[in-house]
Amino acid sequence: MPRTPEQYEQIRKGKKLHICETALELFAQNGYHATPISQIAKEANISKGLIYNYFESKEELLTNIIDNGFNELIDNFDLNKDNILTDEEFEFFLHSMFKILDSQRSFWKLYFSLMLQSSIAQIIEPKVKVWYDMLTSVLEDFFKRRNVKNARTEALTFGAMLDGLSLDYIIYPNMFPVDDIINHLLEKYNIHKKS
Amino acid sequence: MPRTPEQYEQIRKGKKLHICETALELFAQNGYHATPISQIAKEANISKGLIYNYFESKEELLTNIIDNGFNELIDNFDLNKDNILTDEEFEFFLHSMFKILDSQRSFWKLYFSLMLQSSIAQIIEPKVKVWYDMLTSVLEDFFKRRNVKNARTEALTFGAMLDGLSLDYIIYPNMFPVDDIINHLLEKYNIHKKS
Amino acid sequence: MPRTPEQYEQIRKGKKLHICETALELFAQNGYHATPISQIAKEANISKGLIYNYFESKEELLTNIIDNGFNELIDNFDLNKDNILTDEEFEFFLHSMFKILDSQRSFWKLYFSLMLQSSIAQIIEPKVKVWYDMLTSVLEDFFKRRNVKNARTEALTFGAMLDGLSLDYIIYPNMFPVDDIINHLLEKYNIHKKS
Amino acid sequence: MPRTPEQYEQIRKGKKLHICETALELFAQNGYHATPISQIAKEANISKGLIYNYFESKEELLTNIIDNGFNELIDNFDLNKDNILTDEEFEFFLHSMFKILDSQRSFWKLYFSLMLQSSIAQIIEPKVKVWYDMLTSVLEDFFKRRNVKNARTEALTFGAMLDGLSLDYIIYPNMFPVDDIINHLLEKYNIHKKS
DNA sequence: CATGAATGAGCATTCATTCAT
DNA sequence: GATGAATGAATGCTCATTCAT
Repeated sequence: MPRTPEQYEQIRKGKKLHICETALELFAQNGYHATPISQIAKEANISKGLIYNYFESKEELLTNIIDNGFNELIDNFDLNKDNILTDEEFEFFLHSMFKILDSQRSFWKLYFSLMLQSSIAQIIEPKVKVWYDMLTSVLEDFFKRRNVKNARTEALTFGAMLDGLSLDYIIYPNMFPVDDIINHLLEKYNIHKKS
Repeated sequence: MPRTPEQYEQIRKGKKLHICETALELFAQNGYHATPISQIAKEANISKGLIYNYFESKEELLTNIIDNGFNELIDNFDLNKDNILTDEEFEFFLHSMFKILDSQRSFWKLYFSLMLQSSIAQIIEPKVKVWYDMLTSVLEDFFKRRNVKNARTEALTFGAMLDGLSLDYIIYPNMFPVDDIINHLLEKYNIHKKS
Repeated sequence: MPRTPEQYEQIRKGKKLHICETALELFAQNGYHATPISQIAKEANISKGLIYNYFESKEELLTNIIDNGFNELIDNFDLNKDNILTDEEFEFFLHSMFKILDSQRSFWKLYFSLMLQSSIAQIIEPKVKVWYDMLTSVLEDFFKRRNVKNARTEALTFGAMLDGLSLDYIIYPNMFPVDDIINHLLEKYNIHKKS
Repeated sequence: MPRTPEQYEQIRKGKKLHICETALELFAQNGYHATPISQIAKEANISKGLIYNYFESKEELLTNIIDNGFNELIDNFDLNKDNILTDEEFEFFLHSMFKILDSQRSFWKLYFSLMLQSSIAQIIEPKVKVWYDMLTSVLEDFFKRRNVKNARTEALTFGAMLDGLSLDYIIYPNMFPVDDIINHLLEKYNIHKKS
């Protein structure tokens, strides 16, 4: 009994995802250039050739991974859609961030390492811009509403700090007291804990 | 008659530096793994073979570059030797940091990208540790003297922010209002400008 | 639909053998170090890269060849399994030896040349030892049974002579009257011809 | 006070010999192709360039070494010039052979390994031929005078045995009871010991 | 005579990609 | 869809040789 076209589609999707996940882990661990297709195939328990059945090239595989990562980010990073950050949401926002870093640690490791290579950075540039602009505007707006003077500079500084926290948390996850730091930030910015 | 040993030493030193500088630019721009030795040679206007007259391997070239970078950092990042940060020095410290990022932009780009690849991170680990420990202890001490509670957490947060600022400044140097940010930080931490 | 594993296995076996045979000829003719992989590939009408699909390295290719050679030797050099040499078998033994030298000329040329390079000799040492010990013990036993005094020394001398004959026969096959020499040896050692 | 032309010549000769000796050791140990000029220079405590002051190429260095070796051989292997081997001289001949193998071990190791590479064998062919012809004719003559029938075959066999003994002695000098073997040969060929 | 910096062809090896099955 | 044999361009590295000093 042959499968229906839908079933085939399902299988394709599942397999494609599996390849992406495997590749992401390896790219994140060893770097994009240092990871051969053959290793991805071996780790994913499929043949080298099959990867080219799903992706045109190694680079297309990479962009697919990046796309997936950003999509997942957008899905999970729900700012209430109106993109306005209330005080309660600010706390949630911070927790969210570290939770996403946890669940997407490999993605973010890869993301940072790609951003540092001009030759590749352009590949992911568009996706990054969307995210970056949204984040800074949300933060700037947040600080404005709190009457912080130089809200723009504060937003930039705060954004940079988030970058730094992310980076440190990704590289040294175990040396990083996440909860202490979140509380510290809430206090620093005079935000009263919800819970 | 052959050149004197001193002359040879001079030639070697100059050429070695030239190779390091060229390689650093390329490693920073495209990444260590994505930069072939042949490209370094071409850019430096020398033959491939000559590089191996100065370095045992591509990896040794890399570690040499890292060593140079950290040595230059230590030389320029003078904290008054006592490693105690006064208020005046704090301002100087921030300016120092951005000045060094400016003069060593490629080095820091390379540094961050290496830190993100487990397979390479260990190569530079020892050098990094020395620097990292010094920095956090100086900062922790600074905050303690200012009676900040949770000086340790504050130091971690502040350190992360410096990381983030550095990263953003390295990736998007032109979108980054350095002076505004420095002033913002000085105000934020209640430090009165010297000048 | 892909080939069955058996078909792949068949292809691999055949190709692997073909590479070994080609490489053996070239190694024997020009020496291991003087034979580039590229030449082997060209001679075997395959690409350089393919060789590395079958062998991890040039050295592994060499050891494979050596293993094959010794296995073939053991297979063909049947001493009646009891390892006792009767007079009839002695004659057969000599004929055997030259026949094997004929069919494995390249192998033995390679064997001798490897034995003369300390840096490589160790690679083949284990295989050699097995063969060498078997040969000397069989010969010593043979001479003992014939009441030759100093059977050990006689075995050593005789073994050396076989080495010398082999070497000369390999280097100058056409200048070497094999049958005359065999007869001469049989007479010398008082062995009555079977036929 | 400048040196006289003769003194310069003397220095040149000495240095040339020193290079040859160093190269011979290395060629013998690791093989001609596996020994880089740079290693010879380092071992001889001179610069790479200097070697090309004395020899046109690596190959010319090799032929020089071979020539030296054969010349030394001819010098030391005194057969009383008439090239006739008496019984007394036969014993001396055997001792001589092993003594020369001892003093020229590296040379003979190199010699055998070169003989096994067609591409190089031709370089040394002429020298070898002279020696080989002399040896076989002396031996054939010796056996003829002793009324050995098939003196030619006996000479070939004996020559092969000498080759084999030499080879074994060179490769495994310590496992080889030279004196026992010489005595054994003398007895075997019915030659009464002088001493 | 002597040095060692410099070259460039060549080597072993890797790897993205193709393709017959 | 799935396999892995096969390719060939590219990579890191070596080494005989040249040459300015």
